[in-house]
Amino acid sequence: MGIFRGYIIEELKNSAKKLGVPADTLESLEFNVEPPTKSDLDADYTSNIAFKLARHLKKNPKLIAEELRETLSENLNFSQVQVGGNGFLNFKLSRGGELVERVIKDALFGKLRIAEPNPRKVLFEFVSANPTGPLNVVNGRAATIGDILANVFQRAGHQVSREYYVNDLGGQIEKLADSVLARLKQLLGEDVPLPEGGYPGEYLIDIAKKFMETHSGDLKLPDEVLREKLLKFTIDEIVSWQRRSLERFGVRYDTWFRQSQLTGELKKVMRILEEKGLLYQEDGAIVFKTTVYGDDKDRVVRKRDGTWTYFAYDIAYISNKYSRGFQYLLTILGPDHHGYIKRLLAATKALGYDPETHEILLHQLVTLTYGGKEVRMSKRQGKFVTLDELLDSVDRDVARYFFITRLKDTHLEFDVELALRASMDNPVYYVKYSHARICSVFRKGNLTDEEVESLASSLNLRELLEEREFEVIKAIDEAYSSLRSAYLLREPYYLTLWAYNAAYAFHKFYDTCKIIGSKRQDIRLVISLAFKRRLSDWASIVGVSLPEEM
RNA sequence: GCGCCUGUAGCUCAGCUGGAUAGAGCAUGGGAUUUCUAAUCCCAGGGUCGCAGGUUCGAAUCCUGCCAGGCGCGCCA
Repeated sequence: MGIFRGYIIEELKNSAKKLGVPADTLESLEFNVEPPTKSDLDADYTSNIAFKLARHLKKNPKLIAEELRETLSENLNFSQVQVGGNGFLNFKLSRGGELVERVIKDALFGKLRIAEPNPRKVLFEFVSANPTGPLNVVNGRAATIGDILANVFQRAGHQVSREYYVNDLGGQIEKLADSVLARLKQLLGEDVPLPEGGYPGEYLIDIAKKFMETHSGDLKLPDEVLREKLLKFTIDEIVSWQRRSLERFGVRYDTWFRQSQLTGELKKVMRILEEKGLLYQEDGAIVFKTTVYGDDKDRVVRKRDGTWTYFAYDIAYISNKYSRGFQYLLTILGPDHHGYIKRLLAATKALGYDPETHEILLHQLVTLTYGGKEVRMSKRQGKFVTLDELLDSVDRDVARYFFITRLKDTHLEFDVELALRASMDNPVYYVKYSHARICSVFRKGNLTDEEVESLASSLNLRELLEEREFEVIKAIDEAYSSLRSAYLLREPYYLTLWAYNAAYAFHKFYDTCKIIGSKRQDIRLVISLAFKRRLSDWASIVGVSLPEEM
């Protein structure tokens, strides 16, 4: 929540109590305390509490605001409390005092976190691309969102696990097997065409080559056996590519879970559904009555040919996740899966789990552009931009940052040209530069972080600050609100928004407030260190590095 | 046809649990540098919030209908 905002909220509640508002209505009031949107307003925070109270008290909001203001005017932590507009309460904070000291100390010694009364064991599943080829740019977006949200959840005290689901069974995998076998035969000099609808990508040739080198003894085996061995080799190979790409991108998984591990669980869940009378036969297939739980139509779980559908395995997978002790499941899917949500939740319900503990998030696509011109991606044509190709040209931090500069629900336009420009119009560098500047100041002053830290203990941190110094303090404290928004709305975007605004406050401070050699040197060093530590803490959530110099 | 997402400044987007004169970055024009790194800071111009109704003290925000774009509607995964 942040020290400043939290304090104002408490004070407003106390004031409202004095006006005779019952405690329980106050708890359910849901009023805001936020920075004003009007920039010409002389206030740090503004609250709509009077509007919300107006409904309960049946009184003019402006009158209520006036009454609240009366009770707050003596408070030394506010230099000004005003009623504006039709009833907004506008707060200007004192530029020094106990609250400021608390913010500085919190940034110096504390860690960003969220008060979550109900911490749980949470499983994050994200990316989970088929092991049929390299990861692409959209997978990169999913990876970033999932990884950062997992970090955010950790800050709320949840015990988080990251999992990648490997779909190593099914029709696509059979096609993969046929494709790579054809490539191998071609390499062995046979005139074999690629199968219809197979995977034409050149990367399968590389895999076939590697197989030839490492498994030369197996090449004479009968086709069936050879195909089996080659397929296993291929999947392992592609999964390790994917893992390497993700690690290069700064994303590490706790578990790589294979669909083929679910065969036992599958029988178990089907028995459960059977016992509940949720399965029926149709044209030789087995169908699950998902409509009972709100799906648009019933879904086939076993095909007429006797094989299980992908969905059937997913039911088993859900059961498996819960049975491993996870209390909350978070699954991040691409936009092409939105029709899938209802049936996944139907499965959750049918298995007897609370659908409230299974959250499915969607993110939208990524359009890659180069100087405004769209770069087309098509997996079918074997022509698409891989995550590795992107990382070959674009800095990892820039890529991560770009992926969350938009809400996940909107299409993201990733301009490679802009990302490549290491200049002022690239927001990542703007943020990094603020860190580099602080390091530079400390170097100039021949000071380590620890030395600056010890200055803090001998300094009066309640003294009145100059306006731009105080703006940095306020920005430091606002990190809590951004983390909270990111958590509650499941939107990493708010984290980048904070970083930009905070860096702006710092650059502005730096611009006019000389540090080394100034009369205010010590307090400014401490403010800089507080900012630096808060920014580093932020960077560990977002997963970007901060340079000592640029 | 049905479902999900989107439509706000020239461009990319915030704001959407209803509240003040609708914001930011980029781009454009102007200004600041014997600098703790100017990868910075300051100023300016720029808007029928897709369209039309409705709800109310008040709508970019909620409801309905329409228009436009993206994606999805398999016994594929």
